[in-house]
Amino acid sequence: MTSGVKNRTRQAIIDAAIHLLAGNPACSLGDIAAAAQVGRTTLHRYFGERADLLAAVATEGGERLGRAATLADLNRGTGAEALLRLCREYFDLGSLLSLMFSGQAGECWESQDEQFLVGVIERGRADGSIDPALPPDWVITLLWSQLYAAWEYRAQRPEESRHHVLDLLTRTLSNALRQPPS
Amino acid sequence: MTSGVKNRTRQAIIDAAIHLLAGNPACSLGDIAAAAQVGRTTLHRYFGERADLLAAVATEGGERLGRAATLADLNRGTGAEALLRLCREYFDLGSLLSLMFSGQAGECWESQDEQFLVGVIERGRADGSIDPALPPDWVITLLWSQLYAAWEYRAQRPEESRHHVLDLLTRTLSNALRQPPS
DNA sequence: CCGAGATGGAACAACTGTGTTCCACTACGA
DNA sequence: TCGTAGTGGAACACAGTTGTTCCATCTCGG
Repeated sequence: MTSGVKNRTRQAIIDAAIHLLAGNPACSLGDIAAAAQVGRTTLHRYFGERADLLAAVATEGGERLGRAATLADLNRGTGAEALLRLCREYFDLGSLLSLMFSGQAGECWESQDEQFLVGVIERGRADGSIDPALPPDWVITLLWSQLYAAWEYRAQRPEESRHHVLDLLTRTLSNALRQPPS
Repeated sequence: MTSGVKNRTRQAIIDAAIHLLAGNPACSLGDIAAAAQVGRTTLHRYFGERADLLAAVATEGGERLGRAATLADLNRGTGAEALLRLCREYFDLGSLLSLMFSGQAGECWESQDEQFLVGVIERGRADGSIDPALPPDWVITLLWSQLYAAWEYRAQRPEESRHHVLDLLTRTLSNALRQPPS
């Protein structure tokens, strides 16, 4: 399979790009090629110019986000439950979170996928699992910011178990969305 | 007053740097100079090299954070109340939030000022206003991420009143920190 | 073994950002 | 009016990134 090698190389470059761009959106193509254990010439063979690579990264990110949303089975349970399941799936996307959150390569997915999120949140506002005083857009912003916070928190504390951080994230996010008792 | 002019120019450069660096940490000195309505030569006269400007921005940021903390009168009320007051003060720091949150120039303040935050949070955990299950470090991360979220939310919606966004922020943050009823 | 596909390295020109020097201009007080 | 502090622009050398070309190497299947 000749195209098998090509796909593997292409994927290695994209993976390296995701990790490096997450840490430094202005990192050089040489750094990305090195991280992918690939010559800079080869990188340019696959992605003519920087913008092409960024576009491929954005596409890859969009696909991963889509798969996570599918896994989350958003139609089940209350709106808040669905949102928390999605949050768990997103959490495992790792450094892709930084990339999406900083919005460097995230313009591609937002326009489409943000809409289904609004739907889930509206459902939660209707069934009482999400405080109706919170606009859906604000809930989305909150979701992303807490996801990024959890990712950062975990990245700086290797001794913390993934499960513990995920538990903190779930607890604070579900609390934040709940209707106040007053 | 000969130094009055110099101070004004210096401050204009730092202000411009804060705003531009918040949007793009890799922006050029030429852009900053243009935003400050100052020649690139003048910018280099005040800050020999890029690192000098970044250091000045970090210092300025540290001072503004310190003033905000003073205004928040952190010894008054429960830990959660004090934290929310601090949050309101921080909210008005504007684009400085992005800069501190992204941590590009924020290494300077963190080591010192993060400690008093831990103290306030510990107080809240002791007096029951903050869920003791949340580690202080996580609360700090949460505080910053929600502040940044609110700032982003507001920046993208000029029609929203400052008060309304601040209200959303206060509501979700105080909810997130509260002990769950179960 | 051989040839095609895939790669890596060297070298190159173009561009951008940086830091510096030099000179002309403006404003303001003595 | 003159001198000085503050400034802006032009020009320069330097470094890093980018995109390109050319050639050598490697690794397969036939």
